[in-house]
Amino acid sequence: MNNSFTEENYLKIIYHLSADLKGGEVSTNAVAEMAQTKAASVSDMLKKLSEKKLVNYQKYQGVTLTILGQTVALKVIRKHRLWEVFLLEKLHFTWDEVHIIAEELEHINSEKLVEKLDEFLGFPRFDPHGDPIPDQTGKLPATEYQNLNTLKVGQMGLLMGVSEHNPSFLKYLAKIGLTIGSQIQIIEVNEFDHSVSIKINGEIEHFLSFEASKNLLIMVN
Amino acid sequence: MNNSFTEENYLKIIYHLSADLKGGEVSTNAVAEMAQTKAASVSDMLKKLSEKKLVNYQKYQGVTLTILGQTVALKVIRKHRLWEVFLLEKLHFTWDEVHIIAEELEHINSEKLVEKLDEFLGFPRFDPHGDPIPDQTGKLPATEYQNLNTLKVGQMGLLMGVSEHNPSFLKYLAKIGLTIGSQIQIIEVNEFDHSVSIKINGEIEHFLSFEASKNLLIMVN
DNA sequence: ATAAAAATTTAGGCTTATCTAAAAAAATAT
DNA sequence: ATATTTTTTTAGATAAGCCTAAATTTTTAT
Repeated sequence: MNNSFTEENYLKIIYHLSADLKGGEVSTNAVAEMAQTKAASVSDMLKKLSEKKLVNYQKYQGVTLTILGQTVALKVIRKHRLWEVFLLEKLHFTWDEVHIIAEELEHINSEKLVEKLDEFLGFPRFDPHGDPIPDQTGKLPATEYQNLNTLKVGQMGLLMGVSEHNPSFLKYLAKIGLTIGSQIQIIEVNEFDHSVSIKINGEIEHFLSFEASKNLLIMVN
Repeated sequence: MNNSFTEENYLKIIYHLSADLKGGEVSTNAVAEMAQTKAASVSDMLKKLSEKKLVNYQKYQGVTLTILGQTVALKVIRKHRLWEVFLLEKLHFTWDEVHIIAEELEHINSEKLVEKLDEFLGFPRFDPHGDPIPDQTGKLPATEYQNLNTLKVGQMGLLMGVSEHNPSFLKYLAKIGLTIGSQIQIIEVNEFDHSVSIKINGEIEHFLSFEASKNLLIMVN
């Protein structure tokens, strides 16, 4: 019934990679890279997860999660994101520090702990990176965001999340004062390189590369 | 430099057992019983901990912690007790539920997390069971408590801790309304079986067996 | 269509932490 | 003081998760 720390991590990785591929088969190498391990180790594990009915796996054909595997992955993701909210809002960690610690906390086993934590945090629907928090049953809240680069001059919206989580990007956002909930207005779009000038909360004006703007998720007003 | 989850548990067990013996050597069997494992496994582990300079161990002669081993054990105990405070005060778990969950949380690795948690909780000096919380350097706050059974009729004090942590005892205390900080006054001592009648917070009168009173730690007013 | 390259799996080992069974040492009883 | 019992250690296995090297399958390029 219970899955190990390691098994949970593999399921989470397959979940994320498969989501990027819109549910398609994930390759052994892709999993190996994300798990920071070797392809041979992944093969072993996929065989094991397959026996436990957590993944669909045919050798040489890549892997996807079964319904059961998805449920397990979403439970881990729920815990990860709730702990991130806790670390940011209650312990005042910074945006870029929370991920690594949540990687450990997400494996603590106690249904009751998760539900009480959720309540303590006020049933948040999104984590500090703007990612949706699955509910107890694994359902994700509906999200209808646009990437910042799709907005036109003059349009406004709230920053609801980021689709790139590397610490240096997050640090950069924090430095220029962009946090979840910030209001963003497009001042100018540069046709040449698609970079944009934006106003944050009606005050500061800032310049963002196309690369950066693609990774900001906006709820248009 | 880092010690495994399992190593940390052995160190904690040796710390607690050795404290009961006022620093004396702990037997292999005692460790095995508390670790819920077999003596052979303990022998293996003691050899390993000894190589890492965490314990003093001569075969057949029992084991004690080195200074280094004590430091590691106290760091784990610090985390355990801080998490217990969090679970009780912030998430409203009951007294008897916190221990099992804290057994997992105590192994989360992040110095910064521990210090921020400590701050968030208001730098508590005692956990929900009344046990002292070591500081960052492993120092324990001074405690000068008496067991309830040593008090005379009429004496009063505050309940500061318990020296017996089994869930049924804790549940019993909760049921009769005894919590950390409760004021207790001795109304009557029965010479025959050393049972006592007490008043809790000046109100309710209650009867406690000698067995129970021995395990209540009181700060006399 | 076939050869070369890339991806994946298998085979065989290693480490950590566990176990059982047997051997050895220490403690206890006669 | 010696025999018996208890405690502890050693020896040899096992399971999880990882590794390298070799074999196999798939993909890509000619």
